[in-house]
Amino acid sequence: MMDDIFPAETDGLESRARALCRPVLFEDLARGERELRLAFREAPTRIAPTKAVLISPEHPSNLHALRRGWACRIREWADGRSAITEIYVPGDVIGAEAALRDRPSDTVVIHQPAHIQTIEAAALPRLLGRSSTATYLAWLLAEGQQRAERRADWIARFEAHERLAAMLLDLYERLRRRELVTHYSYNLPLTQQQIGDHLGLTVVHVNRMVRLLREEKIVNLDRQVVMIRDLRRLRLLASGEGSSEPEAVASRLKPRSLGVVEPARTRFEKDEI
Amino acid sequence: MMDDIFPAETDGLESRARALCRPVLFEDLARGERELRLAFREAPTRIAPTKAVLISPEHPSNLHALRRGWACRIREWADGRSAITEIYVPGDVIGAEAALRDRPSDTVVIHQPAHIQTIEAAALPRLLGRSSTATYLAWLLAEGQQRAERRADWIARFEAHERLAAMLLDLYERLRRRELVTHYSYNLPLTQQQIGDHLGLTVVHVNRMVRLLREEKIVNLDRQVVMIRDLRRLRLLASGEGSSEPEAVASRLKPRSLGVVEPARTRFEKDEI
DNA sequence: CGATTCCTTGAAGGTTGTCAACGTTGGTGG
DNA sequence: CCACCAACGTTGACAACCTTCAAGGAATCG
Repeated sequence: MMDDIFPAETDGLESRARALCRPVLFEDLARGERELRLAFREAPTRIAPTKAVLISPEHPSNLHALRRGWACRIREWADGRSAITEIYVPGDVIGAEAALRDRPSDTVVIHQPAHIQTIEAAALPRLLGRSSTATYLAWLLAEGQQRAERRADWIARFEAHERLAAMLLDLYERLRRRELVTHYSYNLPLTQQQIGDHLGLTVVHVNRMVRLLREEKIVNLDRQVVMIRDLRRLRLLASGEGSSEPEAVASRLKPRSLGVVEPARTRFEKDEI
Repeated sequence: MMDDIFPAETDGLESRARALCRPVLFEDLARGERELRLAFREAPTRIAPTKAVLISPEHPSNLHALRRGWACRIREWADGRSAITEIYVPGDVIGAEAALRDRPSDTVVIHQPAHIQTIEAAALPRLLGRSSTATYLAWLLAEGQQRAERRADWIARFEAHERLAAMLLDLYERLRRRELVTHYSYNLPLTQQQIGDHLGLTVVHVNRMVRLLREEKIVNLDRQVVMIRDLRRLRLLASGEGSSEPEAVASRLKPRSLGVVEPARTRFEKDEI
């Protein structure tokens, strides 16, 4: 297990993809996934040290499979602010978002001694020449887009403790699919500064929220070990429906945003959907 | 002009795409774009009223081309919070992110009487059967992912006035490519509440930032008209390098984030990029 | 011209950032 | 083994940014 980019239980597309994709396209996506998997299988495994730069805007990027270790995509500003745009866990494909671009838009840095397999950029045209592989790349990109949008919405509308809960739950779900969670516990090789860079918070405030979740007996985060103690309340927090404060029930009742149309009032048509 | 989803000046891929994609893939992408364009051309144009729901998580979605009018993708929470995940302007393709999914993950709402052309979901397998079309869909998705990530990073690390500047500049650039900007001015059919939902701010604070940009003579935003008065300073704000405060120069020198590795110190290899 | 939605402004309070200091951990070399 | 150092974690006090609450004015629409 974990020796392969896709978990074994489905011997094909991740069960998640199987459940989420259009049934008509399933066969095609599964074929595309097999083709990409094959291409990776032919590539030798290399070991990248911590802090190695895997992708940078200065050079066209290859496509990588992260077998072991973690990686982060980072954006930095001139004044020292920085954000972690995406977190890659073992089993992820790195570089899909830059596969079609001449230059990647930001930097990917290795976070632990990592095992990496690489498909050279030169091989891309041939791979994309098969429609199933191209469709599968589109699937990977759609997944990436959805993760990015979820993160943006968290940061836009969630409070600090909800953001942290959402992130920890999200990683829990992703790692569980890759069989990297044992007994509600997983390894998180990020510093609190880096967690802050991902959630739009400062180290200091991340630290407070970590303490809060621990005191509330929801999640223990010590050093690099995450231990989930109350999955139900974690889910509530991460979906924006829970709070550690008791009076939150009251505030939950009054809507905060009134300017947005309520859906399904003026329906467009029946079949346009 | 504007009668077509892609601007006329390149009679092919948008100049932006031409500049950004891998040269090897350009021909393929251009072909895919032509194929998609043809599919849209066969579809009749329909008119959707304001507040119509174009896509909702309850039904599989089709693929739409927005010829006139605007649309927004919206996510809402039980307690009334809401976020505008994406803003669609004339010329955009709507529904790419849900093209491969059985169910869209959120709702798309029309914002002005809009002209829309629709490719039925049933036609997707045939379209994706051509590798160039599938690759072009992947390109569209990669663009969408990058927009989502940029927005997330704005909200994570920018202050309110910078976020507003970034949004106004981004729309300016996008509309300019579609020839919808006349003399530094364009139409923005969003309420301040909706701008807030996009930027993670309240109406009240959006209003203050609008006033600030007006008082600083950077941008006028009155009713639904945006008038850019100082493009240079707008770009500075939107890139996080400017501020209306003079003492910002000092604070710009001290880094705020120290926990992130500096790139290019430990290079991985030469050819892995 | 009512009625609704949107914009605008002020005052007060809360969440989060800033600053500063200290404790802890882990690695390195004497 | 200990001293040292650098990176990371932790905490408190204070300030800033942004939100909440409230109310009135302007615009838009039927």
